[in-house]
Amino acid sequence: MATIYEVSALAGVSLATVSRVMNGGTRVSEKTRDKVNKAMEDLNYRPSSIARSLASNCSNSVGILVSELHGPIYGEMMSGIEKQLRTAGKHVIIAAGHSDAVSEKDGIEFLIDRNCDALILHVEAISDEYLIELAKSKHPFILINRYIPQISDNCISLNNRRGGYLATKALLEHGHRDIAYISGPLWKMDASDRYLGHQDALSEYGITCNDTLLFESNFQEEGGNEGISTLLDTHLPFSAVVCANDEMAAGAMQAARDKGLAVPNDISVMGFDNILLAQYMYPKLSTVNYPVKDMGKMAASWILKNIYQASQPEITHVFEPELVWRDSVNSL
Amino acid sequence: MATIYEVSALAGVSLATVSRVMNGGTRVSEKTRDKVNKAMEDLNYRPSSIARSLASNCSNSVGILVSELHGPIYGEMMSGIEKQLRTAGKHVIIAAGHSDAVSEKDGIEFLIDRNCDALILHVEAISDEYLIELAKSKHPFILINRYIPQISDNCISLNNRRGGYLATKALLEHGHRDIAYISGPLWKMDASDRYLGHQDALSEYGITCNDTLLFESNFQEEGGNEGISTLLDTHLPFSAVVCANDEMAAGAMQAARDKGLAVPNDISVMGFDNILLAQYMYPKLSTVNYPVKDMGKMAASWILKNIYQASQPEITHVFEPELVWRDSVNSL
DNA sequence: AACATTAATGTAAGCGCTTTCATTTGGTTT
DNA sequence: AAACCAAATGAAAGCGCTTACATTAATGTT
Repeated sequence: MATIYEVSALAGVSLATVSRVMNGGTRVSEKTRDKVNKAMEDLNYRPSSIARSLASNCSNSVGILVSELHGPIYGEMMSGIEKQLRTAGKHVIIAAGHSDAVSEKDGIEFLIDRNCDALILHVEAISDEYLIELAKSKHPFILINRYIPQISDNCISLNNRRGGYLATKALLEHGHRDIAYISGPLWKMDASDRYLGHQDALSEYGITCNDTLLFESNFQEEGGNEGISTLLDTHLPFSAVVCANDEMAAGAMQAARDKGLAVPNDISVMGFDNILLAQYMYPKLSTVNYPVKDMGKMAASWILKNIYQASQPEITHVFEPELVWRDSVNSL
Repeated sequence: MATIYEVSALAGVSLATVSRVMNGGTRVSEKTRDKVNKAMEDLNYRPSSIARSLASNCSNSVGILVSELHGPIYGEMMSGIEKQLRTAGKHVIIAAGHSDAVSEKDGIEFLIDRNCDALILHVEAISDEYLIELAKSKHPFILINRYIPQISDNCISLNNRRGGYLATKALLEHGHRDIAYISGPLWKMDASDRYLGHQDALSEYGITCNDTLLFESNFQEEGGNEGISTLLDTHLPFSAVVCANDEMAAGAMQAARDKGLAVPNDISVMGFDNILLAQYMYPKLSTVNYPVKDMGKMAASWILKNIYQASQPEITHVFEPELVWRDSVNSL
């Protein structure tokens, strides 16, 4: 592998000059620039990103921490981020936090130790305090899908509460009054916010929210499955169930059918997230759109703008959800 | 950020000694080791991975190139890889190749330039020749979901042909004789292998494979959707359709229903991959299991073993698919 | 034509580690 | 106690770049 020395020798110029033409090439005459470029090509020279990072104290890499590497949401998120960053010549280092505080801290340290210039964090278990503290350090980061008032500039989030509201409101508008709710783990902000929105809608219709119709679950298919079974076993009446994400909705639908209930005739199901498969479920799932890919892109833009001084369009910090009406809900 | 100098000063030893205790600590007396460790803690010292890489010519990072960062298959794959590698203290740099030759080459160069110690490649568009050539260079890599005889040691693949065989055979065993096939892009190895397997099964039953019942599509829901519509429009009779992956199967089911056909009564559907959602579709999808997460782990093991000299269990190069029987196929 | 400016290029000192080789230390052997 | 040897430690030269500063060349001013 050729080094900058060989290039400088072949081109008959100094190291500094070679370095200059590599980086934007200000203050270099046309003639020398050409000589150097020629030498680079002849030697098939590739600068060492490592040496570069060491000397410049900038690694051109951004660390991403997501809860999991699989799953429809994180996939879209990473996809959006990578696309944006790669175009700008930055690269991503990815780690998983597994929704566990220790593991998330590990992940953050891991990424910091890797000299990432900035971090994009999707963390759920780590405390606000820790993050507020981290914001004071010299390691820039942006939080995705989380809102902490004290560091709101570092947050890109979905208005989950409004999303929850929209979901339940749609049900109410279609005549449903007894509405069960299958939630994600309520210690997770997004889960609890969505549930708050649900309550907002109910109270708007003068319905006192009944916690007996709440099932707290795990955001996975299996959880939705369990949720329906448990709720049905209570023998409390309900004509619809809103699930805090589409995967649980899939599980719920299945469980309902296994119990001999038709969706949406016997029971309506509302999801949340609008993952790709929502439109391929049967019946097609009514849900709330979570523009996660766009949010990923936005996080990347924030980094590009604030860390790498690239010019970027206006940063949106709070995204608004939208109702997506399909076939899994009927009118009473 | 404290450097190794400060540690060495505080501990009253030389740089070399500090370096030694950092790396395994051979040839260091108990006493000095303790002194050094103490100094490190006091200073909250974190070695610079960049400087380390530059000096040692080893970055402790492995590059991963997948076609997309989203989607059920790649997610599981990355998940398996990351888990294994992270445990070993290595980190992953991820890029997307988008099933496009240029983009894939870009990605590979990108990762190489980033000084990855090794690469895990899921590439579809790049030619065998390029990869065979690459294998001669000093950049080690492992290919996942691809088999090239000349460099079989660098390959971890699924026996796709056998998978295709199993899928169609199951249909045949249940009395189906007119079987349509919705394929992925046939220029992709896995797609064509699966189709070959399909033909194997048919000929085993003395059926001449009818290309009129083949629809070549894109491995996505929408493609399955289109596939069924087109196939139905031919008015050729068929009682079952095998889809080259589960996502197309989801699309196919939907399209069939939209056309007023019941699954599996009017038409049986067989998938491939066994993604998580297959069991939550309605009806639950019969499919062929593709142990992609295990394969990801295996790829990581290969790297750990061959590049980092870690001891690892035996490497499996070819994985065998298995039929998963569920509700989307009926017996004739 | 002498001097002041500005642009182009070069010099050399790091960046924070690893690693070879030389030196010192302490323990054994005779 | 002299001689020897292995183990522990240190000195110093890189790794391949960037960058502040110094130097030289080119251009403009009066």
